[in-house]
Amino acid sequence: MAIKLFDSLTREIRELRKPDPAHPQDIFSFYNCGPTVYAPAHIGNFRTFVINDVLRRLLELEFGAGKVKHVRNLTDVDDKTIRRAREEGRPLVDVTKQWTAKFHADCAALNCLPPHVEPTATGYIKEQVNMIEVLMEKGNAYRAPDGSVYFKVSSFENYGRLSRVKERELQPGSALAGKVTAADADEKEDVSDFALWKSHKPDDGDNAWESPWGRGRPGWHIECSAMSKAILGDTIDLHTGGEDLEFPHHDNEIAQSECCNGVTFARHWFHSKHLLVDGKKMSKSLGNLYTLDDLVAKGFSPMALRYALLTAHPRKQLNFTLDSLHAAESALASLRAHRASLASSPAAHDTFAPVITALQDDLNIPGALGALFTIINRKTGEPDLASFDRALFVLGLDLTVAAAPKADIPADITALAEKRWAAKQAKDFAAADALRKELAAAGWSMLDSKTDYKLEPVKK
RNA sequence: GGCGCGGUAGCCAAGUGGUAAGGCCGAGCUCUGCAAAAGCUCUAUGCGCCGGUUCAAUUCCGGCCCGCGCCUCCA
Repeated sequence: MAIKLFDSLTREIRELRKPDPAHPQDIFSFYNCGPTVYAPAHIGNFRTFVINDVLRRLLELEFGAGKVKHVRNLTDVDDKTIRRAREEGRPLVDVTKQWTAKFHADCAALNCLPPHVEPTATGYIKEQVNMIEVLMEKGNAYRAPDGSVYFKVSSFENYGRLSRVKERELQPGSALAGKVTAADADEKEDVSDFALWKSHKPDDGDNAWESPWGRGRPGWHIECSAMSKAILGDTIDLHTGGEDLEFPHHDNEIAQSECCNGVTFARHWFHSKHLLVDGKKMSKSLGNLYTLDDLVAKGFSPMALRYALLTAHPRKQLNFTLDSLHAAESALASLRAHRASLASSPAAHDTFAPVITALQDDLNIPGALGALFTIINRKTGEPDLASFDRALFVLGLDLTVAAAPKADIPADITALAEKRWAAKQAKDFAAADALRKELAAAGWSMLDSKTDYKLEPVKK
């Protein structure tokens, strides 16, 4: 079976290239644009990373674990990281290290596999400079009077193919019209040109590197071109990211890389759609921007967030609500119960194969979840723990982690619970019920079993 | 203004030219002092509206209405 995936460039569903078995060194190269590390990532960022994690798991299942190379970069120098460091009066590396660690912790909580290589922009300055030098030599770039270097968009005939930029000329009514004026445009020959190298400005502080064009720092787009080339080669099999990166980031990458290397940059492009919260784009002003920690503080488990992020097709906007997390917790509980019922089953046929089949068909994750529950409900096929686990692994749903992080139970709550348990053992049910109500009023529910009980906070 | 996406049950969400997966919620039942869990059952003559093509359309075509995203450094 081949993996079929929508290609943002050709706008059709195409098969992904398979590594050639005749060449053992041939691997599938997969580059996923990563986060800028200056603040905690929000759940919209994680939608993209969770989707890419499922894709990576599927690729490894299909091609073999050693046949896929997954690269995801960290942008650790740009306007935002520098501004944050300046505001906090800290060295840039302190800020980026802090938020890199947080990003890794969140990814782990969401059960995302670490990429095989996670390069940073500051770790590849030399490669970026080299690339810019080639672009200068070839006439695709020029140095502005202030020492910045710009890519000359008019030098690349195919510029903007990914986003069809030629079909969207700047119109008077465009949101853009007012923006392309002052600061950025004055040094450029053309407003469409973009920075490859930014000359040092006072606000940059110590964050500058030497280059043939003077001290400065790389532009944003060049890092992905340079790191992708250095780690995966001139042509990669798959390049992914969020839909917002299609333009200008990925169109700029294509321009830089193809002008520099003279070959196709990426064989396949895939962009996931954004997440909305309560039907609107997330924004601080609307108060609907969530981080993982925000949701954990409300009593939800990271795995429930992962599940919720997977409930819509990657190429459709996902409307995230707190309700969807409740639904996710319930669905996960049901999967856990099912897994327990399979615990002793022998490995049989690949009962859950339809789950994988759905994923192979343009990464239809909701379809895969539907197939999963359909198989469970119909009890067709033999119980097959190995197959069930394989399906859950590809989706990255780890059922072994606790449903919700254990909350600290206050001593007075424990005392109430003990009292009720004693009353129940003494068959004083009136007292037991009264105590249950007291606990509920305090925000705790008591779950009895034959021999024991558990306390859980009532979900908000 | 340009480019693009979507409107399927209370909520979320797949899907197909031949008659609507699945999850959540809800209801009933079994079990259980109660509650929860677990199990079983039920829950869209209908897929934004209007036309068209067709033996047959939610699925194709056209128009309209509504919502959303992107449009220079935001996944």
